[in-house]
Amino acid sequence: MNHSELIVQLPDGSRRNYPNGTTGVDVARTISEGLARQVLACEVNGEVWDLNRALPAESTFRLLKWEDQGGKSTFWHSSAHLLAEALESLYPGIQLGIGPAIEQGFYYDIDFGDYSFSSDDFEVVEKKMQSLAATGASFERQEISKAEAMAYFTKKGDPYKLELLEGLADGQITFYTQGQFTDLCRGPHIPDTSKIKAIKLLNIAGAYWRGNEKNKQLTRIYGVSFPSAKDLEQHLHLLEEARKRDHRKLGKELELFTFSEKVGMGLPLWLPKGAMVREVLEQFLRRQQVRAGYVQVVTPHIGHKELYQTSGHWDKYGQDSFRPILTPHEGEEYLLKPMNCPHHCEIYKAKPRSYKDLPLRLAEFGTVYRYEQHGELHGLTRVRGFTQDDAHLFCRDDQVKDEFKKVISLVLKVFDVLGFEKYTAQISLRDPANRTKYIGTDEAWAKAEQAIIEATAEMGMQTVTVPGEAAFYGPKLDFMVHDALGRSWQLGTIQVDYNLPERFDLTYVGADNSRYRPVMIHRAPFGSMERFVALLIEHCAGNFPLWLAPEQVAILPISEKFQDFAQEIQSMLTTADIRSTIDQRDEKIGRKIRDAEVQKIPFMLIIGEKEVESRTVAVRRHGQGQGETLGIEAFVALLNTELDAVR
RNA sequence: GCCGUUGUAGCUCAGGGGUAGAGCACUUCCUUGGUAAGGAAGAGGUCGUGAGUUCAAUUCUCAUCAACGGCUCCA
Repeated sequence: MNHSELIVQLPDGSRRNYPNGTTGVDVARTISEGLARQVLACEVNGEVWDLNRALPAESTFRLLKWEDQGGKSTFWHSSAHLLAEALESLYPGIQLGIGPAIEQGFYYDIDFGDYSFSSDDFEVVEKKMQSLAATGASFERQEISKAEAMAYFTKKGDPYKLELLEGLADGQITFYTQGQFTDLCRGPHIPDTSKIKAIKLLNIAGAYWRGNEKNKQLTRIYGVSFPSAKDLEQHLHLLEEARKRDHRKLGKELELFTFSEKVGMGLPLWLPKGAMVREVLEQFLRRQQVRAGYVQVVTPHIGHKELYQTSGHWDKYGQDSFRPILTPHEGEEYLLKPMNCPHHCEIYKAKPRSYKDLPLRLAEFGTVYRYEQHGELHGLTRVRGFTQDDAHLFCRDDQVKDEFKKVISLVLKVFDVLGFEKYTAQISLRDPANRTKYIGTDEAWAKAEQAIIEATAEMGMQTVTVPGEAAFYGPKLDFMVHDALGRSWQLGTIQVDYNLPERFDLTYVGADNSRYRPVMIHRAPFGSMERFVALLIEHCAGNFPLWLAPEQVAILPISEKFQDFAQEIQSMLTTADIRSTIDQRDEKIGRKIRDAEVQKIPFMLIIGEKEVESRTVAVRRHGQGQGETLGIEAFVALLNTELDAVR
């Protein structure tokens, strides 16, 4: 190889030689001018680079456009710098925190000092950003020594940047400058600001500096930007569509659940239709669990404080729980149960257990109450009273992995039937830097973590591992799902626990007649009925599949003359375990159909003179317009075919 | 808990220092209508709650409660 040349390998495998000093955009230009105009960044040996940075001697190379995740995030990161530049020119003296790209846009954390920045200020900032973008200032990368960097921000008076600098090693510090604005930044950035054509600031929030609530709270400004106004329009349209799926909105419209200030915040009231959905889900899971060898138990809503002292929950969460309930005369302390497991441990202890009894799988739809900070409450996804589809599997050491795998299968089955195709399986481990947060021995933790890692590997699952997310008594496998607005929630969870059996002194008698300690697996495929229903509503946009729909069939007589036949049909449907309502209102058929459509009822049966005469029903499926006319038996058979799939 | 926004009829929302309005829903009447909103009349609110300023507060101030967007937390 000539010393004045460098080699890049393109994604198609071809290798090209270029003169030294060639940049990413130069490479793009040799492919096509149009491409060079579109491209936002490049990937060099797996790292995202600036387009105007000289390439290394040898690299695998890929151009990143808007369609590439790396391109988008570079674009948004640069937009964050543009936001900072605009803010600095409009509000001199502000101090800057950090400003990264996020999944759907970017933000910048700002210390505005005494000024209270509000969304009223968005317009002027957006305008400023647009005019700055139009200047087409290029993003200039500059490697700088730590001392120089410190001097710069000391002079500028930005304590946050100085704090960030302290954590960085000399020799790895870079500045980026566009126009009048210079920021400490690792990069990369798009070539220049002119590519940012459409900008929208979305909302504003408080955010603790470095995510620590002991630190000062900065003002976080969220925004999105796009290479064209059309893209922005489309994005805003999608956001609008997502808001229509919001379970809080649909819950109200479809009369599924409500809240009452008088009952208390975070305490959902299930209306008849919502309760029906929940009920059907419970029946479904119960059936699955019976097949999988679970037995059902029932435990009370309160338990003696000592129970939770034994389990460790009182020490860990006692201060952040509802206060104990006192008996009137004796002053004994009872807690609203925040967990079912201690109760289930006592059921285990109700009699001596043999190794032949294990695994023992105790299941309960157990309602628990937890004090959640009021700023945390959120529709049905974060509440203070909720029902877990809980079960605790007590098993021998040698059964743990197998049981764990069976639970995974159950969870996957549930997700499959309910259509949750997109989920993340997250292995939540102990935070090695903060062991005081947890109870139990290192050996127990190691065994538990090992069991989860092996079980998921043997199932061939794609997982992500997140240290620090474990429960205080054990590691977990969590199934995370996104809501309509892109927020991630935990649904199913499976946890291996060597600690509670120890604390409750659970034992079983082995084949050798000596005593052994069982292992517990906590698991909840739905997680909580509340959260699961919430995500389910958003997932299907309120269009429940037939088996879950609270009202499966709307019987719509064309006039009151056909009431009798309507009732006859309804009683036949009821006999066949199909849920139906008759719209008896003094309204025209068009109106009845519209209302049934809006209520997202899967089937409508229109009955008039023709149907009465031939003893048939005119079937109309939700969202599909006029359908065929069937005999009643044929209609019931049609429904049953569909319902059998989940029976 | 923290930062910001919001709070008017069952729902969605308009209004604004002189004690309130629309559409939908609801009730009654007319209409008996064939595949996404038939017509008319009526009823419904101490403008989240408490205090302050004012001759006068739903409107302005403060506090408080709740909801919303985030942050922190999440057994």
